[in-house]
Amino acid sequence: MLKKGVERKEILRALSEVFRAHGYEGASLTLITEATGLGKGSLYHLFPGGKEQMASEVLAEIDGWFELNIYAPLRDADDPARAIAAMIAGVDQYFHSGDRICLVGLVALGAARDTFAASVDSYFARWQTALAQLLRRSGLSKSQAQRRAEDALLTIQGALVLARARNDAGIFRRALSDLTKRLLAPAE
Amino acid sequence: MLKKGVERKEILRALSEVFRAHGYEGASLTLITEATGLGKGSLYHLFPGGKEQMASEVLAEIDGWFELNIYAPLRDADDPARAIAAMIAGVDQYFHSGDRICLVGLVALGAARDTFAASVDSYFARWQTALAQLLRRSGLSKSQAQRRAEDALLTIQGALVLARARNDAGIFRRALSDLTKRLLAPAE
DNA sequence: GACTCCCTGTACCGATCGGTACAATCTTCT
DNA sequence: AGAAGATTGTACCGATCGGTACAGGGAGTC
Repeated sequence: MLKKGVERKEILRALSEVFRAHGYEGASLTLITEATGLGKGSLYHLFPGGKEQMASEVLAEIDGWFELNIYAPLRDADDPARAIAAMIAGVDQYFHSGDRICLVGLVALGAARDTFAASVDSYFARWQTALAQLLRRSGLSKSQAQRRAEDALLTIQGALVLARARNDAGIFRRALSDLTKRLLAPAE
Repeated sequence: MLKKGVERKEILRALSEVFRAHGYEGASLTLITEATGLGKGSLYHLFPGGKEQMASEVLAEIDGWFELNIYAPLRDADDPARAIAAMIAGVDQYFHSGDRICLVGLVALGAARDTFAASVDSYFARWQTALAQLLRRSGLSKSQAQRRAEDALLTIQGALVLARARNDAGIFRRALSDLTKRLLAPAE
């Protein structure tokens, strides 16, 4: 009861897995009650805004994780090579080496995209900016840094899609490995 | 009435747009009747297998398009540079320069993935094989060709996701342009 | 022990889900 | 014209959807 914050985090984690597995519209209240172990009463007490609030809080939670573990380190880094390696390691960990899907990408593809457009855009925009600024510090031009950061995000998303489609997590690991090299390559 | 084949193709095109816009589970029969202009009676007469048959025929239709316009030209090509340019042009056209989503990728991410796993896997597998064999003929080693083809598919998927997420079709065009260069680059 | 107040399980809501049944209609062929 | 078959709209099915109402349980406080 005192551990309210903790509990809510755990609930959000369960919610994120349901949304990941079934998408926003596919995650029915039944599935949600099963995954969280909470009845409808509790669910709507905790999230008066219903499914939409649940999803939006899950997205915020994800955003927070990336802010803390990916974007901020990227911004504060001195050594580009180390920072990039750390980012890749973080990404690999978060996505369970390709076994886990990107919920933000999934939402972006679905019909619920418009509802969460702002969160989705901000997630990628801040990532790209943080990475581009790091690359710029490593000697790339502004446009090259932008472009290369864009390439990094898109590679990660594509690798997740393809790994899932072909049921081969190796695709994700290879893509991350290649991406590391590409990000560290000297300016063209 | 004689134009049965044609009509069915038009219906499948309408169906594909609904599935693209709402995903497999999100495409309700109501949406489908609206998009196709067909009542339930006609729909279930044409597709006794229901939604699953509709989706599976749509996937087959997509597969057929790629087989004809992408895979086969790739297999038959003599000039790798021209073949790759043609593939990129075909992809750009098919995805409306990033405004259209890849239904196969969308299905792969959703809960319906398992139902259509074979179609999804075959779509990507045959594409990768056709492209890798072309790259091999252009002088790359077997593993390099495989890897580069994988990179191409994943780049296209990632570009579609990111373009949609950020509502910026430019991402897709830039990715295709970069990809062309990367595919044509000499062996590393 | 009584009083709060937060929390939760359950019953229920109207709407919609995918799918079926079937009579009416429309073509086609003779 | 009339029989036969293909095609269609409509009413309907049980199940499930997201969401609400609310009575009762549980933990603190006095």
